[in-house]
Amino acid sequence: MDEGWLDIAEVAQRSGLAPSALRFYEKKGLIASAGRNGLRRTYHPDVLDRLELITCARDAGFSVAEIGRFLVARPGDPDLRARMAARAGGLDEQIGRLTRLRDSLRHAAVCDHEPLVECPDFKRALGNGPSRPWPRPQSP
Amino acid sequence: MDEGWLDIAEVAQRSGLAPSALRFYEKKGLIASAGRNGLRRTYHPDVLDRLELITCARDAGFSVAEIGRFLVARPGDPDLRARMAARAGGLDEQIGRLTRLRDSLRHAAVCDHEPLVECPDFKRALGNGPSRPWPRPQSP
DNA sequence: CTGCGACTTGAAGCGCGGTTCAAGTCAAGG
DNA sequence: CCTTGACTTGAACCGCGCTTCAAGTCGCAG
Repeated sequence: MDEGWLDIAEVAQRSGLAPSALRFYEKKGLIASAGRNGLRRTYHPDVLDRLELITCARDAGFSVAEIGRFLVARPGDPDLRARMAARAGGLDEQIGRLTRLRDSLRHAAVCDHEPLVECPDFKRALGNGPSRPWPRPQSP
Repeated sequence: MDEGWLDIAEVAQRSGLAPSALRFYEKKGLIASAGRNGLRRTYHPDVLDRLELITCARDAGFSVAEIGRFLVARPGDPDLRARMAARAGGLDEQIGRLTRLRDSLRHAAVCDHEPLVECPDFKRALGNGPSRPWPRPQSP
């Protein structure tokens, strides 16, 4: 009847994730299958958006467990909100560092300094961030 | 005589890394101790800069092995240069995604939508990037 | 000389994020 | 009905990035 459902192979292909990863995320509560056709998982197309979000967050360094917590977030959870805000701040710093690293790397790719890592331009680009030696996030 | 050398504990403290991590990096060729005082490693202060670079690259998602390759880079290695340039491009995309994620997260921290992840503002912020569904880097 | 304690080593262990495997189940096609 | 083959499961396994451990070695204070 309804042709709107996706099976796991299709979700895998469209999301770029392995089927095993999808089952893994399901077990961890990050996604849910809409139902079953026999034994087979059946997905609502919206799961693709969710997977995109998940992948994005993973790339940003969030753990699967933490993403799980965010995904069930409801407005009345001040703790979670605080953590989100903190994370946003952390992302800000990370973006800054990545930007500097990118610039250094771009330079390195065309620089002729002997050991590349000793190039002053390269080092300067890395060093010009927050003057403190970084508040390392460590384990959340 | 020379007071310029640091011992492992001092490097650990100043860099924010565990001594075990420093030995690990040394084993992997990312850093070198300047010499020994008896059995004990003795570090040149420059190692701190290098560690900062290493930490930065790690945060950016580079593997220890890859950082090792970059650290011994010499100008006459076109393959490596190409990889560096490619990585710089990858970082660019990552920076974009992180920026969007940060904005979404900031919004989420003050948004009143019922399941927070369903907030249209939140989703819009995430979705407005490159229209393609992302070229996933996979394993380098 | 005798602790003491901070270092040394290699090997083993751990948590994370999946992947792979063996064995089983189901739906559809012939 | 019987095969095929894509799915299902739980459990085992993997690579990475360290950390921890056991056992040993050194420098220095007393």
